[in-house]
Amino acid sequence: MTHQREVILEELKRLRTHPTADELYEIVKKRLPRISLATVYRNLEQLSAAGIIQKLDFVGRQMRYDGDISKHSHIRCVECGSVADVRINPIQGIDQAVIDACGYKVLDYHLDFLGLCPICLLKKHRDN
Amino acid sequence: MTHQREVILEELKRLRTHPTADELYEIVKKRLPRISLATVYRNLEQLSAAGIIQKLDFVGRQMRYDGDISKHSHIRCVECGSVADVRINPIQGIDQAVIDACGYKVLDYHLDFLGLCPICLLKKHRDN
DNA sequence: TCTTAATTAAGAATTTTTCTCAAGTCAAGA
DNA sequence: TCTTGACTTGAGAAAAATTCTTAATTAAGA
Ligand SMILES: [Mn+2]
Ligand SMILES: [Mn+2]
Ligand SMILES: [Zn+2]
Ligand SMILES: [Zn+2]
Repeated sequence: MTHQREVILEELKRLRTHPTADELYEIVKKRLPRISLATVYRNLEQLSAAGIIQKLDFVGRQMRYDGDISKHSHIRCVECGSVADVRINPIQGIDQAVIDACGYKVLDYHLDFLGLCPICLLKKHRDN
Repeated sequence: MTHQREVILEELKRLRTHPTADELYEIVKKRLPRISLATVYRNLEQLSAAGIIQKLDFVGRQMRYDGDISKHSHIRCVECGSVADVRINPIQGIDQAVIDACGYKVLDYHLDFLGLCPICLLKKHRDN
């Protein structure tokens, strides 16, 4: 475990914001001003391959990373772009329903949401 | 409605494969050899903004497009990469569960799967 | 038919991510 | 202590996907 990897992991675990690689790069740079973006990508890749962090490819074209590896969903606000964790119970009997519907065996699934955060919801109400 | 847009739409609707922009470009090129890739991107963007087709950003960093705009899920085979439609019933009471869990109002959700297609499943069994 | 607003092809540019490579680090063994 | 080898780094080049720019063409309506 190199110092760079340690700092990257530490900062990601501290954040609740699901940062992109370059957002995290900007944060890590405050502690390691000489670090390169490629090192951040390299270590995020390694850490997620090792199961120590999660790579999220649910929102658009840019990867996001999550220091919380527990199984959970995410919701993104369509107004302000904020991303929040959503902890809901696993869906019952989904594997069998999928087999019945298309013949594929389910290994994993992602349930992700689009919506309005409490703040943007309030703004909408006030505007109407 | 230009001829290019018509052909792009027609070919996408014909396909059941959820092609990427450049896969569709290769197909459309057979009918319109002078078309450019940017035209394909531009029209896919327009058609999906108009709600005539769907843009799928569920798998990795490359967009895929679907001529079928009915609400349905997808499953991707982790072995061969094939993508299939999955028609399952909407999840009951999910909006309330999400509000309770994080305070966001749900506008839409995506439930997508990773798994093994029947062919790759069979291969696995034979290998063991 | 004439006008104009939209669209095109081609290639340049952008954005995000990965790759290459020479140099640096460090632990184990001679 | 010196050498070796495995691993990692920073820097920049390269790759992959998508969007933008431009002058020319086309569609659609008066
Ligand atoms: Mn999370
Ligand atoms: Mn589909
Ligand atoms: Zn919001
Ligand atoms: Zn397969």
